[in-house]
Amino acid sequence: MIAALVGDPARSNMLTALMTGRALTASELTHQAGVTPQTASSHLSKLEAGGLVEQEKQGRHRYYRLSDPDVASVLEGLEGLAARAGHMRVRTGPKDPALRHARVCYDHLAGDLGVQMLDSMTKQRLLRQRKQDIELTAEGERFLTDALQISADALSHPRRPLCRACLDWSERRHHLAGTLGAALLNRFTELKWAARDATPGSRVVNFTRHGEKRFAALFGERE
Amino acid sequence: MIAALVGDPARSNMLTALMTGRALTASELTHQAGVTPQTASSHLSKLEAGGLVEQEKQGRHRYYRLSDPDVASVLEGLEGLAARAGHMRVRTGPKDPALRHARVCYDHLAGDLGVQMLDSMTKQRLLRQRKQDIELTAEGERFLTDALQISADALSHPRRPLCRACLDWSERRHHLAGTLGAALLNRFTELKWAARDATPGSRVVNFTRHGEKRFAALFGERE
DNA sequence: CCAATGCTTCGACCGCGGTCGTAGTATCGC
DNA sequence: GCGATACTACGACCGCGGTCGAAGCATTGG
Repeated sequence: MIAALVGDPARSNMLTALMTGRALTASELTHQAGVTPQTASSHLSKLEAGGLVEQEKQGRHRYYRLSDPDVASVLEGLEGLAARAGHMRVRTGPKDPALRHARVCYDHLAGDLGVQMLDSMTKQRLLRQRKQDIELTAEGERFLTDALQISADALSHPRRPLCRACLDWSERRHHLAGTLGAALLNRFTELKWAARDATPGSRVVNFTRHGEKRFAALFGERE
Repeated sequence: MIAALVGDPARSNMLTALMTGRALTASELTHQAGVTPQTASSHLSKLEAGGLVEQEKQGRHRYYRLSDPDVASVLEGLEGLAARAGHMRVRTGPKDPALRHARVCYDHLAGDLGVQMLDSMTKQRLLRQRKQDIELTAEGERFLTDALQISADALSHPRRPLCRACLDWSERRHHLAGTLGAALLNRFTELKWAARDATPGSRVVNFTRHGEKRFAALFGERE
């Protein structure tokens, strides 16, 4: 009984929060639902069992997203029906300052620019992205050598993949992790395009004006 | 919370039964839901309050239908989601013999031919049908006089409307009632196009071969 | 290695809502 | 008018499922 899953207020709140298309952690969904973590966990496993959401482990976090655009459209339809009957719902706003723009995620670039980079590389066919797995194309290897003097051979690691899709905290979309992701951020700092913020616990990455320009030249949005 | 309405098994069964687009009586929906009439009545009023179904009184029956094609499509979508998760549902079959073809409803024609007649008359702009209300057009008045020697003036009645939409039991769509509906059936019998079945309690109306042909000439399906 | 964080599992509580029995209203057939 | 049928209204029961506390497991960071 799928509708019963959506029918519960707590679960409905969670699903509504996920309607943005972003992935949210269990904690955030807990907050959205206004219940304790135990209760939220129960709800989330039910939603997952019902095929409405999917889970992605990320360290000690668990990110949830709607498992399908179709799910979103059905939920949209239900909200439409509710609208005529006189009900309504609210939306939650955004969050933080400008570390959404660029920051480190472990050792690689995250934030707006991180997501933008992965998107651009995929669009330029430097990477081939199949669901969770990402692989470097021959074209991509050439690009790395020519534009950034990065040798793909040197990036092989016994226990760590070359490329990996990593869920972005602020954008709630994937950015590039793995040894390649780390190498890219490292190269950016070497080239003085960017540097980690000086303040102690900060994850912010500050791009220089020159760096931002060069980055845009390689990974900027094209139409 | 619309989804909660759909979430209950009894209500879900009712809604599924209504997915055919036909209107069903409270009793039939009761049977579909597998609960007592009291329970079913409660469910139906909730569904109506939620704007999912509409009610139409018909003598001592109450016919329910989905209030909107949109409702049907949302339900369809929910069933689609359920299908992937491994669930499924069944369908109920048709019902009776050939009195679905033509029978009396009080004093007017019902069944397949009754519905067909109203459809055809509306399509020919002899009637103007606005939701529940039906009115005879000038063109319709002419048609009645010319083709069937029926004078619309003679049909006015102090307490009964000339035209009325009546919900068809077998087709679950409207057919034509009111003094006009009665006059038409009466004229058909006068013309020996049709006659009520001889067997005592029967509601069947038997059309002669000739009558069926003439009827089709006036109200047959055109593309 | 230890403490902290993020999340899940288990178990118990409890209230909402579905259920039905009884009773009441409306309509039809006679 | 009468009884029968179709349905609704009220009230009480009770079980399912949402809820949270306590405890457990996994991961991170030091």
